[in-house]
Amino acid sequence: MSDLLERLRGRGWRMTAQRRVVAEVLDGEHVHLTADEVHSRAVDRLPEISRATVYNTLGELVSLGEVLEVATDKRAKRYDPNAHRPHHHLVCARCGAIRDVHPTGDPLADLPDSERFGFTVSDVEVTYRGTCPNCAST
Amino acid sequence: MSDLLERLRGRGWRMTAQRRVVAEVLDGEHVHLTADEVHSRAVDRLPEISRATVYNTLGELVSLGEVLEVATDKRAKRYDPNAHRPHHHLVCARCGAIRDVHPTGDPLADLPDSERFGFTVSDVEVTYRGTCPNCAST
DNA sequence: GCTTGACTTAGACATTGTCTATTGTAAGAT
DNA sequence: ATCTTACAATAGACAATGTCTAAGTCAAGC
Ligand SMILES: [Mn+2]
Ligand SMILES: [Mn+2]
Ligand SMILES: [Zn+2]
Ligand SMILES: [Zn+2]
Repeated sequence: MSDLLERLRGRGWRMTAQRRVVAEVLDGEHVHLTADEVHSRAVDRLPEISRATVYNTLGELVSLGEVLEVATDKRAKRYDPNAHRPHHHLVCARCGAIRDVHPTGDPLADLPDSERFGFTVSDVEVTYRGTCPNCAST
Repeated sequence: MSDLLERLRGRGWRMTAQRRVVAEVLDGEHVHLTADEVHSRAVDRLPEISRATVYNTLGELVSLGEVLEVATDKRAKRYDPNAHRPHHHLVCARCGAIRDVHPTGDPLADLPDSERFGFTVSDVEVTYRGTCPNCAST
C-alpha cells in the first residue's frame, strides 16, 4: 500500500497536497473509515481541505479499484484500502467494530445456477454480525 | 404473512389505520422497499399518513423480528418482509433489481474459530452482485 | 361513553452525499 | 524560470435519508 501514490502517479493522476493527504489517511492504521472520518483526519494534516474534495478523491480511488466501498454500516459508506487481498467482514452489532476475515470456501460456488435467475454474478460480499469480546464482557 | 396483523395484535400491538396500511404495503408483491417507497405506497391508501409514522412502524417491525433491514443498497436501508425463511440477496449492479436467493451450504460454518477473534457470531448476510438478464441484453 | 397512555403528526433538525460556479495550481511546453 | 492550460479544489447550495420533539388524536379497556 505504501506504493499507492506511485501507482496513482503512473496512472496519470495529478498529484496534489489534498490527494496525498487522503491517500495517507487511508494508508494509516484505521481501515473502514467513513467519508467524514477520512475528512476529519485529513483536516488534521491539511486544515483547508474541503469535504467535496474528500468525497471526490474517495470516489476516484474506488473507480480506480484502489479502495473498496463496503456496506457493513447501514448508515454511511465505509472505505476499505485493503482492495488487493479479497476478504470479508465481521462486525460487532453493539459497538460497530469491524475486522477483516477470510472464510474458507468460495461463496460464489454455493450459488447454484438455478438460483442465479439469468444474472451474471461477479462479486460476493459477506458480512458476519455478532458481538465483540469487548462488548460481551460488559 | 397474511396473519402478520394477528401476530402483532397478539403481541399487544395497538392496531391503528396507519400500522395496518404499512403492514399491508409490506405484504404486497413488492419486497425490499426503501422507507420512502413504503411511505409513498402507504399514502396511496391513507393520504394523511406521515413520514415519521412510517419510519417508526418500520423500526418497530424490525425490533419485533417481523421485518428485516437489508443493506444491499448503499444509499437507503431496505425492508424485507420475508423474515421467516432465511435467505440472501442477488443484486443487479446496473438497475438495482433484487432477488431472494438460497445458497447451498452454511456461510457460518465457513468462518473458522481462528477467524472469529473472540466474537460471538450470530448472523451472516450475503450479497451477490452482478448483472441481471434485462440489463445484460441492452 | 369516559379516560388514559400509547400513537400520530408537522416540521425542525441532523447526517450523508451531490453538484456548480469560481478560483487555484501541477506539470508540460517554451 | 516562466507561461499556459487543463485539471483539481473550494464554498456553499441543494438533495436524500433519517431522527427527534411538542402538541394533538384515538384505540381499547373500564
Ligand atoms: Mn476490509
Ligand atoms: Mn429478501
Ligand atoms: Zn463491540
Ligand atoms: Zn439490471
